[in-house]
Amino acid sequence: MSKYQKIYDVVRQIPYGQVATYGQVAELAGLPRQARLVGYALFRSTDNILEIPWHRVVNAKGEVSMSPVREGMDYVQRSRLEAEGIEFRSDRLSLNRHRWQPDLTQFG
DNA sequence: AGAGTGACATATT
DNA sequence: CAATATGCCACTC
Repeated sequence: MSKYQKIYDVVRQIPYGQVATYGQVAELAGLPRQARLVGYALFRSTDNILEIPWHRVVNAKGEVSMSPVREGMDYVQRSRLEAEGIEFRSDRLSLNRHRWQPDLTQFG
């Protein structure tokens, strides 16, 4: 049982072609205002990483968060999103069109 | 133990 | 719109 299981559980539910923000995931995981923790959890994720659609998590501006520590995974993330039919315009996607609207009854 | 850091968010200027 | 400030908290020296 990983410490960040709740975060992974939320990310796992983001549907194909849709995205969630770090803050949104934190909120749904019961960790309000801890967006940074979500980024850290995905960065540190280990075995289950293959089952987790980590590429569907973007920042509040609708951008892929770039960082050298990702060792190119940020570019992979953008490719994966484009492969799901999401268009980027000046390094940004439309949250209005693609943001995941979860069924809140299954959360808190 | 305490300072620095980071796949972030929000408010302010 | 961009830059800055502040809040946040696990983790690493």
